[in-house]
Amino acid sequence: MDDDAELAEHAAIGRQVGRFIRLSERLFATLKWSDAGRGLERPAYVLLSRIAVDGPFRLSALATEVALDLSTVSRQVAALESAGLVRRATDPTDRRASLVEVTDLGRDVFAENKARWLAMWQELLAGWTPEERQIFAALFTQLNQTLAEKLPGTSSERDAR
Amino acid sequence: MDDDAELAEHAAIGRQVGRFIRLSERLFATLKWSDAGRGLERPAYVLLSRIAVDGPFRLSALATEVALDLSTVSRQVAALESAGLVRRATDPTDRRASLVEVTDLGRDVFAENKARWLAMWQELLAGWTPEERQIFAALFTQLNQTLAEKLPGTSSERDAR
DNA sequence: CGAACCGATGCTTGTGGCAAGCAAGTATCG
DNA sequence: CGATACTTGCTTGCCACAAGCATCGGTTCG
Repeated sequence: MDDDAELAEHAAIGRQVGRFIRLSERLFATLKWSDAGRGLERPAYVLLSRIAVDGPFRLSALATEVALDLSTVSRQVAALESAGLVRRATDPTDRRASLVEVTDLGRDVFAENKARWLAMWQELLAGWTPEERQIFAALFTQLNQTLAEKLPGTSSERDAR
Repeated sequence: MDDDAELAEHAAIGRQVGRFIRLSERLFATLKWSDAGRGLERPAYVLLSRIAVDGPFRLSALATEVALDLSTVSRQVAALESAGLVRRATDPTDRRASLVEVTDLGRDVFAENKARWLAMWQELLAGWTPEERQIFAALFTQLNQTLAEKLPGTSSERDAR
């Protein structure tokens, strides 16, 4: 009896999620990223954010963080580096490792992208009440949390900040 | 003053959305799709659902529906067809066009996938209250609606069912 | 004690595969 | 003949896997 209602809710959420994923792909395709260092691919900017926000990273740490293969990260970081958005320093404690950190230019680009991203959400959520925004953020956070736990090998707890 | 709170909320939502997109990619990668006609890729199943649910389609209609290039749809449908999940009939009213419809096998596979998908959500939302589920579904729907309106060329209103 | 060795670790590079779009072709319609 | 419905060839973006190189840390031997 209540199972039916519950099922319908799950179905509804599942449907919206599916829809959202399709939409968001197109959203990203549409979004113009600040392309100060031209020729960068989209995932590079994801890495840039991580680096800009959470300080210097080892490549391996970065890979775990975003759940991508190390090889992919390696290439993207190389691209970021040659675009001048990021800089490598050999880890003093282990010369096999490099620490990747943002450059000033990288910080600027990141800031610009962040501003764009925020502006977009501002536009999308224009009609929402504060309560709606809060609840949605909270529930979404909860969902992500569960998702991260279910998925194997997701370490990223630190989404604060 | 309230602007600050609002900004923080937008930022929070934006962050969760970003996180969710990354997570969901891995989620899909993890999900085992029913592989009755094996060798099928994920996007093919997206099309299969559409076809199974909303009856026969022309390729062009399908392409508009899911906002993909006709060429992509053409290939995916070909894959579905050779897996026996889908069948083509030349449109009697226009012999350039084909009407794509599910086969019995396709219907089975679709049902199985749908069940899996539902089960997954059941698991993910296990701890949620009915209110939370309802609100989340409603807000998510609203977001998608806005998103669809902002994105150019999104016709798909009919996400009901 | 120091040099030589060895497995583990951090990263890079080569290769390959899928999915998507664009553009050019073919068949049919009107 | 021009427009439409699709197909097909090619390119690009993004990813993983696997092999390889350099370095590290610990052990063993002289």
